[in-house]
Amino acid sequence: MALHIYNSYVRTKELFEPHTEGHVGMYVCGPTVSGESHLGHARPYITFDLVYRYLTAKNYKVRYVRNITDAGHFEEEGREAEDKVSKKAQIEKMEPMELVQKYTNLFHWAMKQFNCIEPSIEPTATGHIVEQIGMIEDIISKGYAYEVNGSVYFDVKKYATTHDYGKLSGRVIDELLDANNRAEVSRALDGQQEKRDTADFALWKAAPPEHIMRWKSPWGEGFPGWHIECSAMATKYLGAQFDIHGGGMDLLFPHHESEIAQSTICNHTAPVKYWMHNNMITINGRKMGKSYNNVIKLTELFSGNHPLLAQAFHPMTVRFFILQSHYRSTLDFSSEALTASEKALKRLWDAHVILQKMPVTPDAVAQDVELDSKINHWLSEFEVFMDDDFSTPKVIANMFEMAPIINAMKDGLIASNAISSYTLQLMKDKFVLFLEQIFGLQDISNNSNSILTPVMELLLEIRKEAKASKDFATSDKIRNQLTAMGIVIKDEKDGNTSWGLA
RNA sequence: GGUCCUUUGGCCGAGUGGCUAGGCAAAGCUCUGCAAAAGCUUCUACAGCGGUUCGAAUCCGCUAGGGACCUCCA
Repeated sequence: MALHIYNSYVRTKELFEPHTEGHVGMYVCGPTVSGESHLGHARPYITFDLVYRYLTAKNYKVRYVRNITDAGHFEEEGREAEDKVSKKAQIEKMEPMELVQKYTNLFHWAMKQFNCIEPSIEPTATGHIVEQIGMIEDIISKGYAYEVNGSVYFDVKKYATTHDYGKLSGRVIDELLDANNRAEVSRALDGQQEKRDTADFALWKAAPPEHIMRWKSPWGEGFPGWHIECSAMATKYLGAQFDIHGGGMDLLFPHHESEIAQSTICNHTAPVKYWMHNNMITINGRKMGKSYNNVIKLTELFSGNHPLLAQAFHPMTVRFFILQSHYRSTLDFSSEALTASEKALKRLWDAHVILQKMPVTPDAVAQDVELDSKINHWLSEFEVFMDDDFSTPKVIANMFEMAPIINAMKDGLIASNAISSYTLQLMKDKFVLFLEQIFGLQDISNNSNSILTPVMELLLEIRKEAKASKDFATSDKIRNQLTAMGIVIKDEKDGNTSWGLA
């Protein structure tokens, strides 16, 4: 089975064939660092981290580019717009780059919490003003952009005569061009009246005098338009044609549609072979987003400090929660759903740890052939499911099929020789590969405290002695007090006692 | 208004026309001095109506609800 990816551009699953054999170029739209990341942002980064990890596991050499949008017309969260541009505000508050640095750092921190691998290149928009200006000049020289009052706009109407503008997002070009005739759509957008057509989009915006983020350009001082940075940086680092472009579904239009148009004019070829779009995380069925005022910031999620949260959630719980649904489905958030994921992950991870500790007897033959073959079947499906457009929920379901078997083997309810040594070893290897390396999950417990370990050994030794002499008052006291402190102990079937932080 | 998507058991969530996904919760049982954990068992749902088909959660139509995009938005 070979990897198939759902390509938004053709709305169907396609066999994945990279442009250059063995190599993959992947571009993912990164964060706009004018504010703190929220749960909704976590989804694309975790989704494409998974894609990156899986492609790597399939021995592709992947160049993963994810940008930082740190330029443009944006405001810091929670501040008045006019504040931002007033001179006094400039002195009192942060430098634009200071603000951008703050949220970039916070974003990187969150990605680390989620165990997302850093991209190969993380270019910033402000670091590529030169490339963006160059690209805009190129588009003008080719006759697909025009300058008005220091701003430059892309000529969508002209582009649409020879290209399929709107194909990616399913837009009908005539409707876009007619948009100015319809009251509902025409909004008080800045500079709308200077465009030749409302469907045209900005490549470069002239900066009003009070605007603090500004760069010199052939058209005067200003800042780049909203889509050109991705075209410029993707072209620079991945070439005129690359394999995968990822991002949220809400970026389909106009962002990605415009990206295609810009790059196509400059490079004489469509830039991307496979467009991948993750769906949204919702709350009560409604998209989590700034506009809806229903966001849960990642810092709030990890601390539990939000009215909608019954408790704090570990980043791995969130990661697992996201992997439990398919990336193209909406995922409805609730505190209860996350709690369910937390318990599920703990159960699965416990089984994983138990599995990895199991000794493999060399050359053991399966005594239960049926069980042995079932396990082999489940394991072989891991790749099949992943190759089918990254069906992580199905892989997880198969893992849960094996969890009771692993636990039963540990407790002696299933004989340890029921499955062959080959199968046991394979199961160990696949769990490590998929759970840790591809899903990027990590141990959620925190038992690595060096002083606590010998102390616990001592306590458990005392408790064991108390139990041996039927002094249950003492043994229960130890257990109950530890439970109250957040340390859970379990008497195992083999007479030993395990412990862990709750 | 346009374009598109969606509606699965108490909750979350997979589902490629035929064979109980899975998780969480709940109930019963087993193992434990008691717990916890674990194991076993139970809970067979696909918005409504109609159609196609030997057979539909899955395809088609209509109705109803929800949502996304059309504007910065993951």
